[in-house]
Amino acid sequence: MAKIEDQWTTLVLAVFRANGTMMQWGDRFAAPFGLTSARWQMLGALALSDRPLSAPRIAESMGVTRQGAQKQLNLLLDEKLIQRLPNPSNMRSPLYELSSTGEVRYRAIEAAWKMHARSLARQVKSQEIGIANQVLAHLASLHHQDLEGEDQ
Amino acid sequence: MAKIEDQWTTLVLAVFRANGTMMQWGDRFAAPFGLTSARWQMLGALALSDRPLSAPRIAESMGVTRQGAQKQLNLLLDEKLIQRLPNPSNMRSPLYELSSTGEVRYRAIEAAWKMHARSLARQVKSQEIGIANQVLAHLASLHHQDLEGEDQ
DNA sequence: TCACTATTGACAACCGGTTGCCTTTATTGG
DNA sequence: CCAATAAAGGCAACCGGTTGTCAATAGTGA
Repeated sequence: MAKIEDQWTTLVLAVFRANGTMMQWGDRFAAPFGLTSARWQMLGALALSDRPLSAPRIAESMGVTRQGAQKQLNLLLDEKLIQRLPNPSNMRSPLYELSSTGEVRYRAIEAAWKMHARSLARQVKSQEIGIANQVLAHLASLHHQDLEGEDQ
Repeated sequence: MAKIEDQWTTLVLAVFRANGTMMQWGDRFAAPFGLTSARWQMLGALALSDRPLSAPRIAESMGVTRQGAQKQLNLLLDEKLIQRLPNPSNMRSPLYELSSTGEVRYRAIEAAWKMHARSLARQVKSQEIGIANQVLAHLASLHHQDLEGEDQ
């Protein structure tokens, strides 16, 4: 890997490829639980929050658009995996939380994932994952800044 | 970051987020060149190959499905950025290469990207990018194996 | 040679995300 | 208090990818 800028090119392509692979893998992993990658991720966002969230808040925390998050939320509602709560501070914008079915479902897939993650952990040094995390966060934040400046 | 398996969870989420950010950023970056992230990437695959490739080969090299690659190829053909060549070894499956317009277009965006990448290079240690690349490649390859075993 | 299988392209449906537009409700400043 | 603005939901169109199916061509092994 001669030129430094080529390393970045490689990194971006690696991100694209890893994303594709993980989505595909995630869909298969989640299928036995009646979930897809996207729904799993959305349940995770709700499960990890300490309190119910409104759709725009969830979108923000996941780094997707309001409409994108809403789409999944509506689907998860249809499947009774999440439920609405009245929002005391905004009548029009309900809060969302896992239903009891959703909690059971999420805990099951979470347990399975943790087992898998532990087996991954044996194959790559913890320190290196940490560095990869830092670099990716840096990559996203550098380019996210660019976007903020332009839009709206 | 206490548990080792949580690091992997973070990494996967970081990949998803970086992917979203980079696609969005790439679309804006490529727009002045009359390209999108996807078309840019596809032109790149052709430009970097030492010889014309058939659609299934391109798909393979990019890690997407045959149909997905074909879709973009057909669009790039419509825009006259690439051209077909008869494939001596398979009558039904033409080879694709950049047209002269496509070459000019690609060289222009490539030059702009390299400038950007050099400015990124000043912000993260080369060694760390290398580690991130390794980890991501490892992540993708571990899960890609899983997929291979199952499908077809 | 000829049947069987693999490869390929075309087409359509779907998935998850985006953008854009419109309407409704909250919020805020004068 | 009320007008202007911001926040939120709903809807539709699109983008880039997937899967699945079909028909046609290549490649193959008996």
